[in-house]
Amino acid sequence: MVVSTRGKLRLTSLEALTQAAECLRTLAHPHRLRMVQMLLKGQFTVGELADACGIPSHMASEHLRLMQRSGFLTSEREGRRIFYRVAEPHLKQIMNCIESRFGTSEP
Amino acid sequence: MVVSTRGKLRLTSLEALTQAAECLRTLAHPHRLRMVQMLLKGQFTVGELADACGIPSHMASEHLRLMQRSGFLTSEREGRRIFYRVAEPHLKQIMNCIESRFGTSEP
DNA sequence: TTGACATGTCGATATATGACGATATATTGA
DNA sequence: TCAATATATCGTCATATATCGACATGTCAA
Repeated sequence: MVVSTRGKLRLTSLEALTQAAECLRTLAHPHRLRMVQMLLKGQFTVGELADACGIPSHMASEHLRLMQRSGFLTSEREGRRIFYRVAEPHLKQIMNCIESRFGTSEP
Repeated sequence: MVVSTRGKLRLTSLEALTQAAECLRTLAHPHRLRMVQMLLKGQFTVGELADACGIPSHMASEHLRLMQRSGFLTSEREGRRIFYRVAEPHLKQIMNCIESRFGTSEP
């Protein structure tokens, strides 16, 4: 038995971890990750995000709605287009971690 | 149009983001998050992790197998018990982010 | 070797999620 | 007002995932 691992542990409550798990599931999709990665650099429209993912815009819209409901994003209409932006600052840290693990393209 | 957001973007490939999404899905479960949180402080047995989550140990075993297949954990038998440990160093960063967003208990 | 304990695996079932076509809403300009 | 554009929503289907009971495997100690 390893004594050093048997001390009091500072844990997160299971309720909070349930919320955290929901947030991670919301993020856990390649197209949503790409959208977040782009939105961390500025604001984009549904159509631009859809093109970047290679999906029809109505599907991008569903992904964006999901992330907006989780509080990750906000949107603002400008004419007939809608711009999305990041609303949750912690997304930057998570994306940094993903990029350090999986890399980014040459600029 | 916001010019500052229209430059070249340093993105992660969709293939890499697909892998990243799989990793996030693997993590996206309250019991698995608790196990990872505990294992980041030391090694524990299946039974200890199961008790901490309030689940039968055969279910803890399934969660642990899932995380081991993703390369997050390794295991080592010691007598009739099996100790699990963290194998993927990036988990520390992700858990730091979750803890800073969702908090931890008083020690 | 036998029984108890710790862990792992299997098959069934319920639920969640993703993709898609069809359709709806909102905005602009002709 | 009408048509075109941009975005959002709905219903359906296929697939993925979580949970569970039952059972299997491996280890130790008597």
